[in-house]
Amino acid sequence: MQLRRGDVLDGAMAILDEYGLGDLTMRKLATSLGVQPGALYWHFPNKQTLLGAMADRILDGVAAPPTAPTWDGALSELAHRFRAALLAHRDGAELVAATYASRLTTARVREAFVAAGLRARLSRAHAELAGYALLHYVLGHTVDEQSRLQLAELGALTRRPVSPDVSTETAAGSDDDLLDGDPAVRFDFGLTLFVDGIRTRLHTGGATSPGPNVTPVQSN
Amino acid sequence: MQLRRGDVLDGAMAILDEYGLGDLTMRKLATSLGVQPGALYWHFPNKQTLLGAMADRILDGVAAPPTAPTWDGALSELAHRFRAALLAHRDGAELVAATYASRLTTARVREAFVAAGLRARLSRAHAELAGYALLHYVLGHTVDEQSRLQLAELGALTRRPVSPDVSTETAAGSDDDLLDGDPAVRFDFGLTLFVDGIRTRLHTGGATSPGPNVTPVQSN
DNA sequence: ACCTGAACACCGTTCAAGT
DNA sequence: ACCTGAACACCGTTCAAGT
Repeated sequence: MQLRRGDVLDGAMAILDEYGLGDLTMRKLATSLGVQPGALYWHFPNKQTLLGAMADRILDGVAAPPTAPTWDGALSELAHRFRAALLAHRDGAELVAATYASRLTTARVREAFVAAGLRARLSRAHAELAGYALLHYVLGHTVDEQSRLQLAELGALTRRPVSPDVSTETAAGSDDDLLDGDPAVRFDFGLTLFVDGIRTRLHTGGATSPGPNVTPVQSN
Repeated sequence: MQLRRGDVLDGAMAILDEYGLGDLTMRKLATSLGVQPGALYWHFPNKQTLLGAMADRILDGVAAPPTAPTWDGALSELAHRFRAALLAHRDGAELVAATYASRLTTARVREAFVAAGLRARLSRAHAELAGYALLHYVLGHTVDEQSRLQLAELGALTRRPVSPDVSTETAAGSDDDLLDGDPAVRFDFGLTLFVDGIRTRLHTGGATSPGPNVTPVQSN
């Protein structure tokens, strides 16, 4: 039974889900597949490429056409789908963020955002920029959400070993409870700011910096 | 002449600026300081802590009170200061993002955002969430901006070895020119979406989530 | 075509022992 | 108090040679 490229990918995803990105090494992956480390390099030229393929798999389907009838609904649907895909695998957000520079992966997701922006009758240029901004927001939020989640799980097991590498505690302490609140609420709030910002852009006709392409239209 | 904690930090920043985060190893740092690798562990318990200290240094001063007279001016000033600080060092954004989970670093910056939100007369809860969202946006944007910049520099030297780890080219290709446009413009656009979103929030009085909060209002 | 064996050139971290 | 010497337990990647 020969090793196929897909088997390597499956094995890598399994290690990711069970042990996390930090424990995903080529050597451990090889061992789990019952093969020598060098064998992997016949299927993938290097680790970075393998990680890219994993990111692609994680984001598979995220960019499918949204079903929501309104542009803002579509935008929200895509953003939620994106976040859910990242959260569906251990360190999923971190992996996608790390592999993001060599995208192709995220390009399709951004294009889906752009399409929704065009539906709102944003100019192509503005839709591009909005998609870009939205992508960054969702990714940034979710990386943070997931890392807090995993810190919390770790803390729940070992009783307050929080921030083991920091001597002085965060000076804040007062309002942390809010950040410990439902991450979905935090996510939605930021999303709403974006959507409302886009709506404003439509009504004012783009009064601000990025050029004078106007055409005001209501949001339908 | 004994090694001080500050000397280690200085040496680390020097390596970062000259060779990048990937080449910043404890062993190289030790060599550059004329010392054995083990010596570093008297000053810093581990590499992660050292990276955290570097992030703190990079962000030093970013959270200082903004001088702008209006809340939106203050928000914009802080965001620009944040971005500038990240761009001031090679891989600065990546470092801060990587070290972000064990923050304290970014906590102060977020608090500055929150203060500006309060000046806008957002509720404390909303100001917190807005600060949080803004932080993620700026960080996400700047990590991307900086990584593209460095890819471009690399490409300029070696004639089109772009995306060396990817076989099929990105399907897009059509509108890439926009993303190659002035990053400052892209940054400002996303920022404007946020600020306009906050303004909307003020005028509607906080009817949350993507509900039916329409009330078209012109922007100040 | 696909994999093994074995090496190369590294890592971060620890810790007895020195001064 | 601060550092050396030397090791431990790893990495990703390469490549002749096997089948």
